[in-house]
Amino acid sequence: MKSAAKAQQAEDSTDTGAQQIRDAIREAIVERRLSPGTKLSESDVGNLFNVSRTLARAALQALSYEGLVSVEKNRGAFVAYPSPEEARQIFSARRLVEPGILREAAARITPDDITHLRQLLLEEGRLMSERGQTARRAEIKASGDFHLTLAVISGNSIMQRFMEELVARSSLVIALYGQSTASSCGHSEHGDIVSAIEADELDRACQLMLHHIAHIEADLDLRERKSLGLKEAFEL
Amino acid sequence: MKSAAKAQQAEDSTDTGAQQIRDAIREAIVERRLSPGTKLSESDVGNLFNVSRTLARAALQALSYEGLVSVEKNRGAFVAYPSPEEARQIFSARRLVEPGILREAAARITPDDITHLRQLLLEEGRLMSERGQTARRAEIKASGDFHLTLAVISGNSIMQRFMEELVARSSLVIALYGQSTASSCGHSEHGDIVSAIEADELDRACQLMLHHIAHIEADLDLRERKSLGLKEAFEL
DNA sequence: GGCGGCCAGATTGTATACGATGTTTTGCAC
DNA sequence: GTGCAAAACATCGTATACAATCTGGCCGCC
Repeated sequence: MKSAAKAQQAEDSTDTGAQQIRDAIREAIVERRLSPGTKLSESDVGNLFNVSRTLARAALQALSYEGLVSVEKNRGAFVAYPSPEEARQIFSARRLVEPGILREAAARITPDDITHLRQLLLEEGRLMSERGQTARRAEIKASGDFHLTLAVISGNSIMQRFMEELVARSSLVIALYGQSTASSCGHSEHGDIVSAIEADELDRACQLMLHHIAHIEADLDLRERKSLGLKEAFEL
Repeated sequence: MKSAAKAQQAEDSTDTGAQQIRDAIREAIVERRLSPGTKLSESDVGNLFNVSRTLARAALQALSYEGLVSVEKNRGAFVAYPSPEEARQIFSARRLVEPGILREAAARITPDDITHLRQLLLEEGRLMSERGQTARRAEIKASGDFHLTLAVISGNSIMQRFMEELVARSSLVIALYGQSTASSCGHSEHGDIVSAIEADELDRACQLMLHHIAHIEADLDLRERKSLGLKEAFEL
């Protein structure tokens, strides 16, 4: 039972209440219920979660550090609106670290982990064939989770956190500049990578990963989409 | 005294006041004026910088996110005390990203950059031959600045921030587990790397970088230096 | 004498209050 | 109607206040 992909939930280090809010907003951003540029005023966020501005502020600050929201002095916080240059840097960083993470993960991977990955792929594929906003959002999340899970398996919590940030910001970039409506990742490519890992063909797996990232990047163009502002994003 | 208040610059990214405090504390940690495990109570920090707990808290939170301080719920903030496992992860991450950064940097490097790097090395060497706490601290900082500067040259601000975190945390690790008293980095190795870059021998530069990191790591004694957690202390 | 509970001090967690700084709107002159 | 200025508004920046929680010591009870 030493699946490396299990220790995820140990987070506690910072505050109490702010954490929840931060995670909720981050999830909303990653799933694209919150679009880039959406204003996140401290009061509004506080009211939404029934906490004071203090906690809302702390959450927004944390997200700002992750690059998911940008706070402008005396003006407010907004869901980050990555510039094309930032987008380039994000994917450059991913090309730089993901092969390395992949190698580390491959070195420590267990059968349990592979099972877990395959399960993720299955889920991803299922969501991909469905219709509707909800399925689409879940698919986006699942797609990112694949990359994230590799980082978890690598056993390096620092790289894991870093990948979390990169995946989240990628989602933002894709929301802004992605052309093909559907997924943030070619689904089949994920499967190919797992297969390559299973076959112990590390170099090929890395190549596949690089191609995969390149494919995502190739789907980008400079365009803009409409937001669905904060209130609609959270109420049921 | 506000000896720490030196930079009157108009920082912008996050808040106003908290930024200064965060930077001041971070610098103190990196230069090892603050030892791992030192308690940083919000009130004390606030008093030191003549601000309220609100700002002190924000600064500590930010540092917590960088992994330089660990805050324990309802107990307070402490200068991080990296475990051997964390130390391994930090250097593993460095091995993973620094060659990549090096390659990117080499691709974009300008003669000015090389001059800058050489100047850094000179300064580093000068400090190395001096005696005294102040020189030692400056040397530590300069040594880290070399790696950081490479990240700056790479032009990727995300990797730059990441390296900032890794270098800072490395300093903590070295403070805890380093054996050879002196520097955090073999100075000559830095020079060799620059030379290799200048000679366009990229692969060799990467190899040198890896060896360099390995050397730093080899100087560590990843055994406990102080308390080892009470449970581990009595079982085994 | 040892042990458990209770009270006091300290420290963090969260909320609210007030001042500072932009942004928008209004009103007036031209 | 247009343009500028000043006030009203909204929002953030920081400080302070109060509640919750932890720590450590004191005291009575066994």
